Amino acid sequence: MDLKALETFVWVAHLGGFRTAADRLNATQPAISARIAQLEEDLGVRLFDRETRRVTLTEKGLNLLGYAERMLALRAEMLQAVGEKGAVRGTIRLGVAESIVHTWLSRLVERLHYLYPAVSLEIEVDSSTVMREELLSHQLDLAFLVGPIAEPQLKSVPLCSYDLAWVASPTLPLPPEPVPLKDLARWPIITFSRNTQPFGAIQDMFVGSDMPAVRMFGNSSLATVVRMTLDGIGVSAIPSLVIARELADGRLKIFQAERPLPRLDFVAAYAKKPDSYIAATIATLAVEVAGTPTAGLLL
Amino acid sequence: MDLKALETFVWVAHLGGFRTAADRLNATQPAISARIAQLEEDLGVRLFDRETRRVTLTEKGLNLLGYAERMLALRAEMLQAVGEKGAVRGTIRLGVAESIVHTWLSRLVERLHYLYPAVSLEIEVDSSTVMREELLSHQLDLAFLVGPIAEPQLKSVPLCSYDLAWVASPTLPLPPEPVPLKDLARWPIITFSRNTQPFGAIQDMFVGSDMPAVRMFGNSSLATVVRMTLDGIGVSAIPSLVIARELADGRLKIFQAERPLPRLDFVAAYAKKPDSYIAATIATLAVEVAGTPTAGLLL
DNA sequence: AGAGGTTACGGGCAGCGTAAGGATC
DNA sequence: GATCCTTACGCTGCCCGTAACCTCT
Repeated sequence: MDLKALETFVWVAHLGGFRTAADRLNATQPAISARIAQLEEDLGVRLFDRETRRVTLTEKGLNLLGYAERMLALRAEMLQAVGEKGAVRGTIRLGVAESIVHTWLSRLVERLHYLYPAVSLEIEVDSSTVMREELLSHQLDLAFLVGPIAEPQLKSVPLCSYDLAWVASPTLPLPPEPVPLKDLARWPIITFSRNTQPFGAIQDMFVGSDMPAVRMFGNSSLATVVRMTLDGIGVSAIPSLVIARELADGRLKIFQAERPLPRLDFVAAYAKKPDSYIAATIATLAVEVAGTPTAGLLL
Repeated sequence: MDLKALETFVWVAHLGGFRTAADRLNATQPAISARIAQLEEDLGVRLFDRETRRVTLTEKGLNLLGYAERMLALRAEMLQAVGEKGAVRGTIRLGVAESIVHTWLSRLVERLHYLYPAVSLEIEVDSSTVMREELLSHQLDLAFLVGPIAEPQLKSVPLCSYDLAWVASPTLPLPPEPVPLKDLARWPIITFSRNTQPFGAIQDMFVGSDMPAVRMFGNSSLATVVRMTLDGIGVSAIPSLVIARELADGRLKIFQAERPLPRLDFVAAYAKKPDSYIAATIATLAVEVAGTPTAGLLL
């Protein structure tokens, strides 16, 4: 009955399957099978009901889950308290909103690697909506995304707040005064993909029978949004910080519109429960790093 | 960084040496060396200062000790809560006063083996004084001895209270009325060895200038005391319960003396700290078993 | 010399991955 | 047939015990 078995058990319980747990733990599925079988034999108790499409905890298993999580948490705490930094080991699956990638993510990674050389990251860039789901299903350990976080299973700390600006290439004939929505709608509006907060907010601006049809170009790649805006394909709504360089050398300019854009409040979020000690540490680190101003997007 | 390493660490810390820990854990000394070395490497921290005659905890080591003990306690609790009885595994070093051996110990062992088949015992019969020391130095996990226990590091629960009786062979010319101490001193008094409570109590009876010299035959083996008493070598002071059979068939008889003998209050005692879960369980079991009346000494 | 920890080395076993085998939809 | 867990099997690597070595009293 060693800790690896307990860790495996916790992941199987959370993910609801041996296969997914195997992926998560970088092992093969039979290995997970064997570990659980061993644990069940050691305890003399069946921990999972193997149903056709998923496994579910038995009563005993549910009972064990609490102990196992406390145990893993205690181990993590111990490592942080007693071990040197290099003793903190593991792989963290980190989800990041692209705006963060273009501002301070690399500085965080650098700093993390310096402080905790034995911690590795698996970084996934996705929309906040998707990442929120993935946090809940334990596919991600930690995510930097647009808040606020309503889910009670998740813990979140504020990271940074970026203003969203109307941006266009200077080649577009835009007046110095705030542009009415009707005029704005002459151009496609390029921004984050559908199912994101800014996309929705802009779409809402144009709801109403007297409103013109607006062409929205949702794009999952912020770099592409910038590229398209530089090329004069349309106007865009993106955080001004990620285009600091383009604004400085005049390749892009900010303009005002009839309706201002909402701010983007980024938070670090992670599941409250398991061995989230490392995740919490990285979140703290991210708060520090995100507080420091940064240079803009490097294209 | 597995639990075996932590357990080893805890024992080395408590016993103050690799060699003694090796004995305690049924392993060789190099194995202990290796486990500690591995643990130190994992944590990147030196845990023990190797001094010439003993090892002592470093500051980090002391820090770790708390975590390690909590961890082991949590594991033990988990096993009891979740596992079936057979999952409770381990070897307990049990110290027992001989009176207990002759009354209910075998019933306890039987019952323990029935309830927890994977728990094995190393039983040591010794005097309460010695066992108290051994509890404090963690050489014993649990002991059934004459209380009360004053040491705050030890936890104790009352087990049973036996009256000590003046006993002699019927061949000895003893009057039916209480025997004055002066007359009693004609015979050697056979009882538990020196450094026991009854021995001291009897010795104290004969303190005083007007008191006769008394010959006391301290004996570490209760069975021998009984044998010698049967053979009419002297009178003895032993728990009446252990000679129930001899009393019943008339080979021994109880007589009254000028001074009554103190009772013997037995308790189960164990160290409060480490993974004393099994010890506590056995103590509870012992309370049950000791409550049931028993047949006497089998010679 | 003896007690106690470390280093060297060989063997046994646990745990892993690959691959094949059910079961269920 | 697809999905998911289990079983079979060979291999690797870890951990242990034996034995020799080192150090301090």
